[in-house]
Amino acid sequence: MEYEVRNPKQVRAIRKKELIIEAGFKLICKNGYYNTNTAQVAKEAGVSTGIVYQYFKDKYDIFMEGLKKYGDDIFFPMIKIEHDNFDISNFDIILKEMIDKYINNHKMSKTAHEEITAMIHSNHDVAKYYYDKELEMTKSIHNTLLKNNFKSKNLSEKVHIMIGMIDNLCHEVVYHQHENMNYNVMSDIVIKNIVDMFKE
Amino acid sequence: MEYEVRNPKQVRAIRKKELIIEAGFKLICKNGYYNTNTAQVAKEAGVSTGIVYQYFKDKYDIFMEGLKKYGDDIFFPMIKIEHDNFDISNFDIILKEMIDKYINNHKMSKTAHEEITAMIHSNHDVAKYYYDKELEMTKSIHNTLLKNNFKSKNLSEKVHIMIGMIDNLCHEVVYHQHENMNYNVMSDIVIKNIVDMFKE
Amino acid sequence: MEYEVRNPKQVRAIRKKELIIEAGFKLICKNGYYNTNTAQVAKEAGVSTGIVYQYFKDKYDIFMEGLKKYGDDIFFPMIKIEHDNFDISNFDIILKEMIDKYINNHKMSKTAHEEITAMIHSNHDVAKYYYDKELEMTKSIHNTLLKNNFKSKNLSEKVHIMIGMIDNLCHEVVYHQHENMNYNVMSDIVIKNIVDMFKE
Amino acid sequence: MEYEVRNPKQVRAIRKKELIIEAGFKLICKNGYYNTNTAQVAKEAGVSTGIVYQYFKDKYDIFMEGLKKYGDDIFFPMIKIEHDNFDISNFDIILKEMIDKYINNHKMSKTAHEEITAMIHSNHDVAKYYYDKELEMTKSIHNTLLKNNFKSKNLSEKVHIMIGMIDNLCHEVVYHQHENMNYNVMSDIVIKNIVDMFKE
DNA sequence: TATGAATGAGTCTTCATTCAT
DNA sequence: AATGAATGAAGACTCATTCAT
Repeated sequence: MEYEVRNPKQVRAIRKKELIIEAGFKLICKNGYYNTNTAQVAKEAGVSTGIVYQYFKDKYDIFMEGLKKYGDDIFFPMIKIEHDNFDISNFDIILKEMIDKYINNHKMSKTAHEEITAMIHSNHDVAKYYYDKELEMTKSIHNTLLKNNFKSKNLSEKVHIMIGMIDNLCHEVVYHQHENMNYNVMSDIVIKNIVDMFKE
Repeated sequence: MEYEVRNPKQVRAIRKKELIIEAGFKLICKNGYYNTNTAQVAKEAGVSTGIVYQYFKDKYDIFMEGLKKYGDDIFFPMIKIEHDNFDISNFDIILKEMIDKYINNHKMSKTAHEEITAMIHSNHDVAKYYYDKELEMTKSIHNTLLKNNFKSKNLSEKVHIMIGMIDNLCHEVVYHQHENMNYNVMSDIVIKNIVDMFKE
Repeated sequence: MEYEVRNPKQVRAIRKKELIIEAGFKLICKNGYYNTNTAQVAKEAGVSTGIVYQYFKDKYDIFMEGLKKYGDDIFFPMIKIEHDNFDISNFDIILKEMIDKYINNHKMSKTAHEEITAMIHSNHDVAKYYYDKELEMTKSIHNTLLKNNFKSKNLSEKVHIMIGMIDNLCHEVVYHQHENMNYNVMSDIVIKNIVDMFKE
Repeated sequence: MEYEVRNPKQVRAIRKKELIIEAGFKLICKNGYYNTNTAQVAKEAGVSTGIVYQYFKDKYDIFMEGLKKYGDDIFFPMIKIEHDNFDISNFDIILKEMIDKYINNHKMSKTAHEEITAMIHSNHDVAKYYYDKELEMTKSIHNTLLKNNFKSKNLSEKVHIMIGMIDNLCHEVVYHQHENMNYNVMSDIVIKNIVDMFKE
């Protein structure tokens, strides 16, 4: 209570900033960066166009803040998974779980994934953000595996490969229902592949 | 409005159309679609802005024609590789070759790869183009493997997974020299992984 | 694209919108629709080009709003004339009055009349606007005549013919000083003609 | 024969010029001056764009030549009517004939009438052409009436008024099927009106 | 004469950003 | 802090006219 009373303006301001980030990021994820203009963002956020520039340097800044805030949830839901007490013998179950979670996540924000991926490939900052996160995730998984007594050589590299495979798989499942392609089979193969890789 | 997009018959005209595609595609690949304007394209091609619209419906059309013309070479150099007389025992050599070729290719058109990949993820037509081509390549490789007596089950799925892995690997090598990551090792792992997959 | 045409609430904004309509309509009436560009309109109104598109969908919209605002005064000044206590015996005096008013009006906005008439004949919306107004005027005059005990048959048709005759006459007087043509005489003939028509 | 042999080029050239006039005038009459471009005209005429400027100063010139060539048929079909042996007693029959012919004519080239009328009101040259022709027709009719022993005073003025009335009537009939308006009645009134006018 | 490719000024329109209130 | 009106540079696209062949 006292908290809010003490600095009501700032609290409201923070809330407003959040509102703009949310609105801006949402619209950009939905329609793309170049198909979203600041007027729309302001309207969606329920604020004036002018105020936007009191909180953000420019349109780009809004997106980047949104990315920092929501990017993890969209792209790296696994990063928060903490698994203990597993070993190579039940690793396939863990993987299945990860994949399901990841696919679900993709499905919930189809266009967001695509639009941001587009920016990863066309904008240096976004790319850097993404690859740093990916590295972080790689390390985190690496450590988890170590903690769980994975002894395989070249763990880093393998984790990297693993992430890529899961990524590809999920993208396939969510976006390209190629007829003639059995995704359950594909998933099984990928999992087996990964498990085998870590057995070496 | 009523002007038809011309289908040039004269040699000079054809050459000019090529010039524009070349210039436009090059600039877009270098700087991105939204950072390239028609004036720049015209200038780069050494023509007037007006002529551009006699050969192309709009800026987008230039890009799409460029994609159709150069896309294969950039994204699917492997599509043209014809390999015979190999079997599972020397498949690793073939793979190494493919990977090297692919990496080289990536290196030669770093930004092109990235900008087009960006569009794959944000534009429906480009996505369609890409995935159709990918499917075509999958089938082609599939057939090659059949011809060379690969008996593995679920070949389609495996080929798909293989392509994804190679793609990831090459992208990694070309764009993200993550320190602490040994790409030779990574490459070896990927190759072994693929070979093992087809042995099943 | 997503910008909505603003409906200005603030007084200043309303004034500015009026300014633009006024400037745009004036220029178009003076030089013609196709010989007027938005930059000129903005300049004449003393605003930037951008603001024009916050108040109007496009150039055409400016003209149409101008037409709605000023059209009546230019084309249908008679619409507001309310005459009582006349009958067929002094109808000629009323007619003379109408004609004079109409001619004066024409003279005050010569080019406006012409440019708008041009658009009536080449643009569907403008035509519709004009003919609807004309019909409205026809009905209004019809009613006035009824109220003043005109018993002539086929009143509607006669009113229509009357309006046409007055229109022609005025146009003649204002635009085509044909030598050898006595406009006073012409006016007298027209008036007599009309009066006789209603006597039947 | 010798005719053509002697100067084949010129004959062909004349034919080509006619082709362009025909095509240009037709398109402009159909779609409007500003909605017709020279490329369309050339295509419609089956010639190259370049050649157009060998025969015509500019686009405007094409239209004006078309107007001179076809304008009469469209706007002044009556001008060619030669009537003898009529007098005030059977003048109504003549008028009916004229009106029918005029209406038919209007109907055959609805858009042409409108588009050209638009230009009459927005272009000085076209206006001049039209009013000169109108005057000529007035005089011609005037003379015809004199020849047929019409003794009415102020003949010129009356003829002018008459033409205007017929014009209005026909325009009404062709373009504005106002419900609630009986055009046969209207026509009868107009004819009676005119006849009465000349009786004075 | 004829072609049709080429020009480039001109037009409408958008929108990130700033400013007056 | 907040509003939303205002700016103006920039971009896509058109088309009458000219030019190289």
